Amino acid sequence: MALQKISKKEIIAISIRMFRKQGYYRTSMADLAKATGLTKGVFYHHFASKEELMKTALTTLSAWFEEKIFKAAYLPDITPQEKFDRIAESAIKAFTSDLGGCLFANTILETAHVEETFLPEIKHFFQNWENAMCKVFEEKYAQQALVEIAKQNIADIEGALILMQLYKDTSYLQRTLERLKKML
Amino acid sequence: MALQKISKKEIIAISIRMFRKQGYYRTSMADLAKATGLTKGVFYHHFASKEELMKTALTTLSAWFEEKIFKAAYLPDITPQEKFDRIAESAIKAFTSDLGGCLFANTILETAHVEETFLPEIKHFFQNWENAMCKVFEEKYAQQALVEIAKQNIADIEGALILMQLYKDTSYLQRTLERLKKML
DNA sequence: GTCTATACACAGATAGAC
DNA sequence: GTCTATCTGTGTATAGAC
Repeated sequence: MALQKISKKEIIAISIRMFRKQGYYRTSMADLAKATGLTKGVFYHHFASKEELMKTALTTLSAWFEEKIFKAAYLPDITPQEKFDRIAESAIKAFTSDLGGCLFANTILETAHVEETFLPEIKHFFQNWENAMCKVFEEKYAQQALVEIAKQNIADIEGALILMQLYKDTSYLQRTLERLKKML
Repeated sequence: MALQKISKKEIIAISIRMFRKQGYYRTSMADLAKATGLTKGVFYHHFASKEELMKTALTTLSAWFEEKIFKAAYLPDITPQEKFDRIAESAIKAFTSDLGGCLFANTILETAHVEETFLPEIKHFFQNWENAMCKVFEEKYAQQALVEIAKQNIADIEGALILMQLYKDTSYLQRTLERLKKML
């Protein structure tokens, strides 16, 4: 009856944090076992492989972003500015914590050319984000231009996250978001 | 008297290419030996360690960017627009080849939180880039705003490179550069 | 269910023959 | 100088005792 020290959810949360900070290849199963207070044996009892764990981490985090952050784009009866602010505020928290940036972007740069394994999960995340940004900007821009605006927004934020990680300074993200808001 | 099949310069060039495409951790010395047609033994005769090789790769590439790309910012008797175009054109070539993006940005995301080892080389590259962009924009903007404009330019380009690697589509970089040129 | 022990492959790095 | 062989550590993954 499972006197479990730690839940599967918590294991995944800790894995996300480590993958985001250290990268996929540099994070070993031993690292994760130690961080969760489990043994490798128990870890492999939960996940068949490191790859499966990473996929689970990506889909879990993607669902979390959708529910906790992007969903604000679809709320009725609030202004686009208000939508933007809500998303921006929670995105700052999510991306700046531990100065880890965006797990999906980090993973693309780390693995894209070596294996296509995680591409579907990563593309799904960016598609959700893009859809949300389209919704935020839909009143202001023509349908045709929307997607491009949305992608540009996303690219600019990801770029700011790189400088954030380089200089260990979160103000790049803040300033970029302020600039993007003026497009509304 | 060295009947050398391959020069040290070529070894470094190949290493840069592999590190840029596959990442630092995912590229093994055996991979590099194979790619250069050498044995591991010979490889370690040229470089004391993988870390030293990476540092050499970063400084070599940084010097190449300075000489072949950023230098255009300091040419006399050409307009800022002309400077921008020259830099943009060669930057597109350098960043889109093999869809590998920017080795310095890739490396930051991969290693920043694990080790500070490559930070000086990477920061040096971004400083050179920033200086060049300041030079390009100096006629149009006040001294005070220059650095921020330059960093924003760099961030936006790096963001476009992430989408490029995600969607395997170089048009993001092109469009970003067109947009940035309008700031001149 | 949890832990110990370990298999197996491959990483970075080195030694020593030629 | 170049290559073969090898050392040592660590990675992912598994088997089997309790």
